[in-house]
Amino acid sequence: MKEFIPELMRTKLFAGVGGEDVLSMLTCLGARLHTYKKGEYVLRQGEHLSDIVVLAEGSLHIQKDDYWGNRSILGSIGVGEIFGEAYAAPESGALLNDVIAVENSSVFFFDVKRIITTCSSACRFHTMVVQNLFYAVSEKNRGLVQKLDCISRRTTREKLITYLSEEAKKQKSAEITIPFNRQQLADYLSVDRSAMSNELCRMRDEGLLEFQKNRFRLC
Amino acid sequence: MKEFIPELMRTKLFAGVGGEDVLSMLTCLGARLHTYKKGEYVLRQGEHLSDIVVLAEGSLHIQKDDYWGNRSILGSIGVGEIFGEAYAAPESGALLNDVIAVENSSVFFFDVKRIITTCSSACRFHTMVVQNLFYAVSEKNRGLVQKLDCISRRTTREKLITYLSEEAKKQKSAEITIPFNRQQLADYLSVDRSAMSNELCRMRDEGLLEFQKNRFRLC
DNA sequence: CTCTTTCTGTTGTATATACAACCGATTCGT
DNA sequence: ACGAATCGGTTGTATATACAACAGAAAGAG
Repeated sequence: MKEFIPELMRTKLFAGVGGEDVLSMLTCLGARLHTYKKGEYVLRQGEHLSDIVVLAEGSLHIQKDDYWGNRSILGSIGVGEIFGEAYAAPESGALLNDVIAVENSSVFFFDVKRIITTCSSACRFHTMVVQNLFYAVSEKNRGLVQKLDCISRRTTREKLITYLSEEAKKQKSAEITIPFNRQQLADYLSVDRSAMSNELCRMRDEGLLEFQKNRFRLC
Repeated sequence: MKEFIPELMRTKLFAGVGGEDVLSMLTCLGARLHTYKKGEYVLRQGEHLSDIVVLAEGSLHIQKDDYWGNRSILGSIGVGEIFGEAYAAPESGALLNDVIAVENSSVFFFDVKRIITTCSSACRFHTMVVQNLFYAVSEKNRGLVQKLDCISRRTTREKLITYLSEEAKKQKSAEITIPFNRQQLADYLSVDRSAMSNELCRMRDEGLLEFQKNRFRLC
C-alpha cells in the first residue's frame, strides 16, 4: 500500500496530512487495498457498504442497469476521488448503484466508523481527516445538485451545453477531456445516443464546438 | 427561540441531545431565528452562505428560475429538515438555487464553522451534533441520488411512478401526501404540467392510482 | 497483417413531449 | 356571498426524442 502514499496525499480526504502520518493512519483506519481489472465490479447494487472508497489508480463509473438493460450512469470517479460517503450513516440501506472499473484500478477501503470515531491521540491528524471527509461529502452534494441541474434540462442540446460548460469550468479550460465515450455520455445525460450524436454534430456545424473522440473544445 | 426547543430536539441535527443542552447550544452555536411569510425568499441564488439552515416551522422549496421564467424545483424542506450542508466547505461558492417559503416559516441559522469547530467542553453534546450533521449530509446525498434516479427516467409515466413509489416508501404507506401541487410537481420532475396531468389521469383510468389534490393512493 | 469488435455518425419512422389556449372547479380575500 | 385568482384537466398541433437499422472508421485480438 506504501506505493500509493503520494496519491493518497493528493486526495481531498488526506489534504494537509503529511506522508508519514498518512502511512500511520492506514493502519489506524484499517485500510484495505484491492485491485480490479477493467470491466470488473467494485461494488454491486444491493450490497451494504460501511466503507469510504478512495480511488488510487484507474477510473470508476457509478451506474445502474434496469430490467431491460438500459444503463444510467450517475457519475465518474477519477484518481483521488472518493465514493461511499452517502452510505456512511449507520442505517443508510443498500447501495443504489453499481460501481465498476472502466480501467484497471486500485482502490482503498476505509471503515467509516473508524474515521468518524476519533481514536486516541496517536493519530494527530485524525480530526483533520474527519473535517476533510465532511467537506468532501458537502462538495459531492454540490456536484449532485449540478448534475440534477444538467439532467433536468428539457432538450438534449441544453443538457450537452450545461454539461460541457460545467466541465470547462471544472477543468478551467475551453478544451476539455471527458471520461465518457458517446454511449456513456448518453447514459450519463439520460438521452438516446444517436439523437445525441446528431445534436453534437449539428452543434459542431453551427460552430458552437469542435470535438474528436472524447476531447471537446467550446467556441 | 425557546418555544422551538421541542421542534429542534426532533431534528436530525440535534438527535439524542436533551432539551436543556439544545438550549445552551443555541448560544454556543450562535443561532439566529428568522421568520418568513409565504412567498418570501429565504435565500437567493448567487448569495454566499456560511450557515446551516434548520426549518422549525412551515415549508420551504429549493428552486431555480431561468432567464425565461421556467422554474425547476430541486426539492422541498419540511419541518426539522436542514439545508445548506452543501455550502459548508470554506470555498463552496455561491448558492445555486433560491430557497423560498411556501408557507409562513420559522428558520434557524447556525454558523457552520461554529458547529464543526468543536468548542471547549462546555457543550457536552457538541461532538454528537457534528456527527449528526455528517450523517444528515450523507443522507441528503442519498436523497439527491434518488432524485437523479427519478429525473433520469425517460418518460413522464416512469418519472411519476418512481417518484410516487419512493414517497410511499418514505412515508411507509400506499397513501401519501406530497408537498407539491400539479405545477410544482411538474417543475420537480422536469416535465410539462399539462402532459403530466394527462399522464396522471391516464394512470388513474388504468387503475394504477387514485388521487385528489396532493393526496395519492397507489394501487 | 487481417479479422473481429467496438465506436460513431446517419437516416427514417413512430411516439412522446412541449406548448398554447381554453374552461370548469376550487380557493382566497374582502 | 361575491368576484378574482389559482388550480387542474382537456384538446390539438408542432417539435423533439426514442428506436431501429445501417455503414464507415477506429481500435483491439490473434
